[in-house]
Amino acid sequence: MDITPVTRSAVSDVVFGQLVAEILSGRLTPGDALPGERELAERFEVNRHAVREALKRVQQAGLVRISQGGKTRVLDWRGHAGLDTLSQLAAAGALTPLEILRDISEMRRSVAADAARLCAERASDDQIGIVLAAAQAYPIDSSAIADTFAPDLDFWTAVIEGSGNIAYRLGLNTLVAGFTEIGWQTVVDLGLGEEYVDRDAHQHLARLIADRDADGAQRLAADLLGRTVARIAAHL
Amino acid sequence: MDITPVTRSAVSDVVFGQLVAEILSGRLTPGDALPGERELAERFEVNRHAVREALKRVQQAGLVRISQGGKTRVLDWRGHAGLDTLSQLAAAGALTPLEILRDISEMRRSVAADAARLCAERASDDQIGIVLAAAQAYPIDSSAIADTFAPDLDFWTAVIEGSGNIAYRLGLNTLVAGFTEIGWQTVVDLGLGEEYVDRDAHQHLARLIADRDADGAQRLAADLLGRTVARIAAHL
DNA sequence: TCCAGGTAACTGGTCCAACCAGTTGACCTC
DNA sequence: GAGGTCAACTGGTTGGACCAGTTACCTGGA
Repeated sequence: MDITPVTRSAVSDVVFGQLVAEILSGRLTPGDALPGERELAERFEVNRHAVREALKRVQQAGLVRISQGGKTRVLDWRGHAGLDTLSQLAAAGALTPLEILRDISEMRRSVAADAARLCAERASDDQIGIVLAAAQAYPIDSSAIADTFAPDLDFWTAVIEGSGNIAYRLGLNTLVAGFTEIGWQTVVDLGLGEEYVDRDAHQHLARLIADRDADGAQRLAADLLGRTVARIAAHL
Repeated sequence: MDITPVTRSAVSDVVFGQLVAEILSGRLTPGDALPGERELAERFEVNRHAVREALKRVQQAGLVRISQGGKTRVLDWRGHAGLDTLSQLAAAGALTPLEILRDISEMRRSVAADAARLCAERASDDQIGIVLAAAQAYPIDSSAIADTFAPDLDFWTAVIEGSGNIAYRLGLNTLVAGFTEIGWQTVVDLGLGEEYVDRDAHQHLARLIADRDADGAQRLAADLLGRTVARIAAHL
């Protein structure tokens, strides 16, 4: 049997999720006015406070504009939502998992390639050491693809830390969150795991970075991650 | 005189801002337990609901882990916060505005360059038309640099829309938000406006995209935005 | 007829107070 | 000392009241 920890989600989380889904799915279009908090509370059969907590978060996500006295109106999420909304897009079904997967991998490609370049240019010796160690920790056997996700993430985290770019660091977190939302299983099912088992390529990349070969590191990183992009594109 | 609309910020927003600042500034370190909601409410001199609304948002930002029955603990924001937290970093003073500006412009460079390539490869004719129009709308005179931000944003938004990558689209929103948080004035003061007045380069880029010259578009975009990166780096 | 002004009925914002539901640790028993 | 028990925390949820803006309608005077 496959026992999973019980997840009891808070009421406001459920309300939040439903509101976000309504907006991202297009059932609520920009400019639409949401029902009042009191009515929402009645319809969701929860207390108004829970609705308020949820609405505040929807606002923070950039999906609605709340104004005291006036009605809460839906915003155009393409123009107002932040990258963190990416992981909600899959859940809301606004895009297919494959589309989101492609976009994530494309962004990962350009960001990680640039991070590899920057890492080679300006990482401290300590940071380079971590990159080399992460490359060493890369698994050798290709049998259990799912188990290579963690080492792979460690490796790229080290590279991005070495780049010293905090936007890349935070962006990585967001992309991973979106990736997780889709589920690793989908990735495995699509046979997209090849990149994760190319231990030689990652070790080579680490060596290029350690040698301060910025151009070479960027090229190799772009090539390495580009394979995944191409493989996903083939499925679309 | 310079009249500014009165901004009345909600109580929970203030609490949210203070909590985020405490964490991002490092005054609260990962693993630390926050005071209980009741105590926070007492110290902020607000109702507990306001504290709860704020805490829920801090959790959504990935800065704390809330668990019923247990205490709310601070997370390592470098490893858990999403890109949307970027704009808070400036306000919290965790990094200098110049550092954040550099990181934003670096990310913009690699994302926009890739978007230019993708746009040339797969944008629809309608989308290409919008890019060309946005390039046409680029201002000619270089006197009022601040007025060129909007057309510049329109241009790159068109390019990214043409790329069809939703992650890039949302990422742009987040980067612009971070940029706005720092303030355009800082940018102008640093003399970083040159890129925004290079009308010829943007028109050239639009033409390359329209001609479906993916490599050329990527190169020019990277070069164009790379100038700003270099100019900021010179200040560090 | 038209429009300025007021007003009533909304909207979201804040607060108080109570109770439910998990977690933790001290304490008591065996 | 090992184990179980329970009280005292923690966050989660609810109800209701009231404050504070916005909106639309309605009225009375020009």
